[in-house]
Formats: sequence, structure tokens, C-alpha cells
Amino acid sequence: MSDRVTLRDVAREAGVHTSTASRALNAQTRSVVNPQTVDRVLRVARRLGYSPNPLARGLRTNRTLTVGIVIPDIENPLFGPIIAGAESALGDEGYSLLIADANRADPTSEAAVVNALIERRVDGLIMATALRNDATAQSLAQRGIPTVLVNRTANDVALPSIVGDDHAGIGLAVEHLVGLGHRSIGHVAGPRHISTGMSRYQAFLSWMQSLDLEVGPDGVEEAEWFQVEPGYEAAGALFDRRPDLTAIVAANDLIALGAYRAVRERGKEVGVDISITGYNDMPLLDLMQPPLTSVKVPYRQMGSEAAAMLLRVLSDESGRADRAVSVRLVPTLSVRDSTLPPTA
Amino acid sequence: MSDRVTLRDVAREAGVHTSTASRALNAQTRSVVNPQTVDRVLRVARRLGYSPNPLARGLRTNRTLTVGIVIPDIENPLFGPIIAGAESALGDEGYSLLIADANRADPTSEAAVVNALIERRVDGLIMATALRNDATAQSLAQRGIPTVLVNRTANDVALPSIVGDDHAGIGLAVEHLVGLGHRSIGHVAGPRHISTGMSRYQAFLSWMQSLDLEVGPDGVEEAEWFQVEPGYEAAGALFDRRPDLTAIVAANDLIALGAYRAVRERGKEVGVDISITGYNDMPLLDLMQPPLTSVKVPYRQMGSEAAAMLLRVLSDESGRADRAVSVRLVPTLSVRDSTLPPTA
DNA sequence: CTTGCTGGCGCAAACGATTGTAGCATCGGG
DNA sequence: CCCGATGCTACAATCGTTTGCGCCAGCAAG
Repeated sequence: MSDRVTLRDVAREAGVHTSTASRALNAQTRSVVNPQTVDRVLRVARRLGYSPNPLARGLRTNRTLTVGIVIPDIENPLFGPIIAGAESALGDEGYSLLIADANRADPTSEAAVVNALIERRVDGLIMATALRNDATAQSLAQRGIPTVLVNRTANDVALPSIVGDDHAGIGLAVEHLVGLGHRSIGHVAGPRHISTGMSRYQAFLSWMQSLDLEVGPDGVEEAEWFQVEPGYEAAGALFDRRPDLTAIVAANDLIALGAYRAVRERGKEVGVDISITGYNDMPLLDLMQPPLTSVKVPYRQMGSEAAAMLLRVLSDESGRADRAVSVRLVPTLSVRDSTLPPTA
Repeated sequence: MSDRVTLRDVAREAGVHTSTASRALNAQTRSVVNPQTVDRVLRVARRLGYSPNPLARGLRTNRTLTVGIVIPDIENPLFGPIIAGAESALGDEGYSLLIADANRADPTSEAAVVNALIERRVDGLIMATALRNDATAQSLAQRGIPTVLVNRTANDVALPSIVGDDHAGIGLAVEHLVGLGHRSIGHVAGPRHISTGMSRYQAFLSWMQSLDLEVGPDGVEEAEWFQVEPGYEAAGALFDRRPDLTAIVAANDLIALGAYRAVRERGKEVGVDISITGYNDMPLLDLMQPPLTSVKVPYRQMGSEAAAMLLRVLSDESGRADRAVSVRLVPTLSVRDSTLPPTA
């Protein structure tokens, strides 16, 4: 309501045609106009406080300088850093972030919000919701809509993804436990229809095998969801079945905290009787009793890398560049008191 | 790249002029066109998968159906529910949420991101960053840019705000403690240049006084920030000064958790020797040792109320309606084991 | 002196919608 | 039988940019 100063105003004031003003203002085309004129236009533009109308520009250029990010559950603190990283990287290039919350893993909701974003004409998408086989992601890939998957990946989809290196992360946990002297190690897995659940599960098996440690079919229990309650139940089942276990690798922190409860309920002590590792290293774990040892994933970097990747795809005219390249970010281990040498 | 079906396509296919098609598609103007024609147009539009180009529409109507939300720190889990609530309420009305992360309380950063949003031509703003006297908020109010403050409020600014009722919340905590038998109660305050820090502090004094309990000038210590570490330091100072205290009301959960550490460091036990209450009831508090009693603020509702309020402002032609109305959401108390009767 | 470039700029047509206004039937009333 | 009202629809301008194209002057080469 207030400023409404248009390119026409600038052009008139500078004594040139709007087209010239436009070219002078756009770094791309600036070279074709006389440097003196450029200078005059820029000066006038600044003086009048001109800022281009992104709607008009977008209408003409078919680009909105906007990207959408689809989050499965904004309330999950894990996604804060991802969003922050993406927003920051995109902001540097003049892009803005349109946020969309898909309710959990509801695939129809996911499709709906993605659609809404596309109708808004976002230039590209960052998706944190992908299931291991995800129809929406498939469709985006086929329709050639610039998209980057983040945190999770999907099978058989020609989309780039930025994920944590689960194999390395689980390796950190397993080797740490083995280094402490543990031999009977179990795994409370996450849902296997989600890539992180599956890959951590596979990584666990792979590491155990390569270290010549037995897992057996009953050494793993799958939690129904990455949450405390399902973690508690799965861990409970696992303990009852395998009282010999001295350590647990949990598929994420909440599951690990669920396991805490299962341990206590059986009259044992976390760390002392049973060591537990988490995954994600979310805030406040250091204040738990005992503080939870956890694999730290660089989520903020994950967000910014995803943004950078998307920008690369967007600037790549042909589009078809590095379609399915998958970047794996290396995690570290935050060692705390939930992991101690076995007492036996 | 794929769909690009325009109003012209629909109009041609339906055998009408674009203006007629436009009116048929817009619920507002639908009444002036023949019902049969409306039906035909709608049918064709659906068949072709038409979706209006928001850029073209916005260019013409001067509205983007987009609102910006400014968050002081996306990584703080407190804001997740606010964003989720706002996004959901706005989405129902066809609005989208542009997210902007202002680095902490840096006022220049705040001004910058607000500016970026305005240049994007957002229809309105939701600000969660306001300081108690906030130049940016002032300026927004003066420029008549539809804005709603959320969570925090600012002094002497003609902007509506949706905040938690800190007086009521602190009342819940104090009365709970008093009900348990506590008489010597201290307060670890938050920064007083932020409205929540100030109002909880004032509420504490007010409740103590109305219950005829002494506070004295040394019964309150201000933490420099709403974080664990500053909370630890402030609580430590308070304990050393007032060893007689049997209970602490903390200005937020992280400060309370800092106080946990200060208590332990002095060889005492939280709950048993010193009761502590938090504020916000963030996730995972129930898993602390001991679980933290905390005032639960309906953050999700706060987000949706803010969105609703903003929509109201936007639809109010005159704009000048309820300028500075402030909605206070009533909190509840989540009682856990960090608050017990005093042992003495 | 003509011809051909080339550097700078202006012209005008888009982009895809909304909307004031005008036109054209049809219909009812006088 | 005519006229005004009414109900629909079409026309065209407009929102603020970007951009292909053409124009013109100046200058070098032939």
C-alpha cells in the first residue's frame, strides 16, 4: 500500500524507457546498456526505493524464486535444523521457502500439499517425507519437477537425495559398543518402509557380521514408529526374548528413550546393566539420566546441501544432469553415559 | 512445464470468453453468470486440470494469498507447533506460509527478513520475534502492514497479539507449590527485554504478594537467556544467596533444567529437597529425572489463532478494526515429580 | 560516398488473470 | 407495439515486468 514504486517510475525519472531500466537493473543484461545509463538508473532506483514486483516478474519469466519444502511433521524438532539450513542457503540466492506440513506419513496428505505447492508455481521442491516407495516422489520425477529428497530417500526414483550415512553412523555405534567390550548386541529397528529404518537395520546386520558377532533372527525387533512408546514396546519384547543382551543399538533417540523405560521396568539400570545408543542426537539428550550416547547427524548441513543441490538442478538448463546422485553426510558419535563396559 | 493449462484454454473449450470463464470459476462473481454456463466451465476446468496462475492473479488483484512468518530461531522446538498451527489455519483459507528465520534477537536481521517478505508482497505477517520495544514492529504498525504478533508482544504498538496468559500460568505454578506446602519460593526469570520474561516475572511477584508470601529483592535472579546454561548460572547464584528456598519457579523449561544441574551440584535432590517448575512443557520433559512439572502453553492453538486473527485483519477492508486487541491463551499445569511437598 | 557493423535504446508484445463497461437478447408492462 | 429493465456475455484495459526485434547514429572499411 505504501511504496508501490514501479519500474515505470524509475524509468521516467531516469529519462529512459522501461526496457532500458529493466536491463540496467538486471545484472544479466546490464552489459548491453551504456555504463553511464546503468549508473543513472541504479541511482534513481535506490533513491526511489524501487523493488521489483515478483509477481510481474514471475509471470513473465515463469519463475517464482520460491521453493517448497514438505515436512512430515513440523513439530518434530529434527526438522528445525533442516529447514533452517535450507532457508539460509536459499535466501542467499534470493529464493524463499514455502513450508508445507504433511500430516505424518499419510500419503494422500503428502500428495495434496505437494499439489498445492505446485499450483503455487514453486520452482522446485525439497521433500523430507519420502517413503521407501513413494508414489508422489515417483510422479514428481516423471513430471520433471525439480525435486530433492532430504533425510529420507526413495527406491528407484530418479531424484537426488541428501541423507545421513546410516551405514557409517550405525558403524560408529556398533564399534563403540564393541570397543567397550560388548558382544551380545541387539537392535531396535525403526519402521522398514521408511528408508532410514531400513538402512539402519541393514547397516546393523552388516556391521555385526563383519565383526563376526552373532545377531540371529531374534536379535532385532522392529518398532512400529520412531517414537518413545513403540520403542518401549519393541525393546521390551526384545529384552524378554534375549536376556543375554548387554547392549542395544536403537534406530533413533526416541526409541532409545523408550528402551530406557523398558530396562528400568525390568529392574535394571541403563549403562550399567545394559548399554543403549540412540540416533540423531536430538537436544536435551545430555540431560537425560543417564545422558544418551547418540549418533549425531548434521541436519543443518543436510538442509543447506539439499538447497544447494536444488539450486544446481534449477540452474541446469537441461535439467537432466545428475539425476539420482545421492549425497551421504557423515555422522559423528556423541558419547555419553548410557554406554559403559559390560559388567559381566 | 507440464500442465500449463490457462484460463484461455478453458474458455475456448467451454465456448465462452475468458472473462466469463473467470467469473464462473470465482465463487464471488459466479452469481452473475448463467448457472448452465457455470456448470460447463467448471466441468471443462476440472477435465483439463486447470489451476489458476497465482502470479497473474496476484498481479491483477494485488494479493498473493501468502503470509510470512518470522521466527527468532527455527531450531527451537517451541516454534514448531506455532508454525504448524498457523500453516494449517491459513491453508484452509488458501493461504501459504513463507517462513523466515531471523537469527536470534538480532534486530538488523529481523528488519532484513521482514523487508524481504514485504518485497515478496506477502499479504500479511506473523511475528514471533518481537522484543518488548521493537522498532520493526513499530514500523510495520505505522506502515499499516497487516501484522499479528505471536507468543511475544511489544509495548505501545498498535498490533494485535496472541500470547499465553503468563499471569495465569505462573499462578498455576505458584499455587501448586503453595498447595504442596512451600512458602519460600524463588524465581529464575528470563530476559526482561522480552515480553515473556518480563510478564512472568511480574506475575510471580504479583502472585506471591497476593498470597502474602515474602519474595524480597534477592528472591529473583534473571537468566541472560532462555537456555540451560544461563539458567544453571542464575539458579546457582540464587541458591547460594538464598539457601532457605524450597522451591523455584523457572521462566521456562530450559532454565528449569539448568536449575536441575545447579541443585545437583550442591548435593541436593530435585523434588525432594527443592521443587522446580518449568514453563512451556516442551517434549521429553516427562523423561527427565525427575520428570519436570511445567506450565503447558497451547502453542499450536496459538499459531492457529494468530493465523485466524491475521485473516480477520486482512478481510477487514478498513483495516483499522481491532488494532491492538491482545488474546491471551490459558495454560494448564502438567504436574510431575519435580514438585513435591517440602521435606522440612 | 556508399556500405556494413555495432553499441545503445525504444517499441510493443507478451505472461495469465480480473473487472468496468458496453452490447445484445429476451421479457414483461404499459 | 414499443420501451425499459434485466440477465448474460463479450470486449478490452490493466497489473509490472521481460525480451525479441527494429531503429538510428556513428564509425570504419571499401
